[in-house]
Amino acid sequence: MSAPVITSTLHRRIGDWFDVHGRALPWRDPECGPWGILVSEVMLQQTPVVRVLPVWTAWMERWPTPRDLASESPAEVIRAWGRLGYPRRALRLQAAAARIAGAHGNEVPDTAAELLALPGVGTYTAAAVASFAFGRPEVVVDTNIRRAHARMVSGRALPEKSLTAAEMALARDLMPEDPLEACRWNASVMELGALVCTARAPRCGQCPVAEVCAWREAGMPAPHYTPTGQAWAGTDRQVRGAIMALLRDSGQVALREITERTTAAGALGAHRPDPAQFERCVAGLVADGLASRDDEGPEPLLSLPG
DNA sequence: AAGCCGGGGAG
DNA sequence: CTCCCAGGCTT
Repeated sequence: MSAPVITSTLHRRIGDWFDVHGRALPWRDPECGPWGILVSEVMLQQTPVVRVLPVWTAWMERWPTPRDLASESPAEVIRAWGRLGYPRRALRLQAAAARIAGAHGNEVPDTAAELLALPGVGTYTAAAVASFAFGRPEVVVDTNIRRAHARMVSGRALPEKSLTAAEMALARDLMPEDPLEACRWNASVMELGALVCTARAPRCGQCPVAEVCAWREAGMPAPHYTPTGQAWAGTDRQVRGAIMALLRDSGQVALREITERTTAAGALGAHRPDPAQFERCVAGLVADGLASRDDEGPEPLLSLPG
């Protein structure tokens, strides 16, 4: 599958490009420890770099070690997560911090297998932290790398809809043998996908491997399928997000006022959820630990947990 | 394998 | 307006 001559060319060209054009992100700073890298990877799950940057900086200043985060109240953690989205990630990160503080002596574990056992850490994040924080030659495959591989090697516009065993095998074949080079390769291809080999309008004029790109060689054929985007307007995700925005802002709201206040805030656009949807979303948020319901007082209240 | 889970900026 | 972003978890 992999021709050694070709892969070494890719390694050299993309690696050299990265040394010049790679962004100086704070979690790439040599002084950023494993904890900062883990925090960044969780925040970056489905969230663009530019939005993570300010939240990560404040987060690390406030909770410089796992134990610091573990001892914080969930309400503060959720507030600090802000508008990054998927706030369950914040709770999982805190749960991971608690396990690190308790079972790992407050030190982020240095193997992919141990990392994978942490809440909120899947295949990608475990490999990324092991590689970027500890120099382990794990096969890192994210959406950027998948797209870059699909184009420059497989000659397709997009990777498969979901990560396949063939993609993982290809990624493994493309890895440099030297561990240090393998880690640099992981970061380089990811950055290439983020800055040059982008989903929408790839900047092939700036690409260090445009001359050997299989996709360009094939005439840049269109995707072999049409991506189906996730619905948003009117979904539970939108309603849940509107309720969480309300809780972050006010800390506590009367259940009776949620409909009016989310609507008034304009968070739902033209959507007018029925009472059943609000009830379902509130119950879901409580079940997820993102909100707590108090039925003790004169009227039911919803608040941030703990 | 498929569905669920936020939010916002770019095109 | 649609699309996409350093995915993970549940069923």
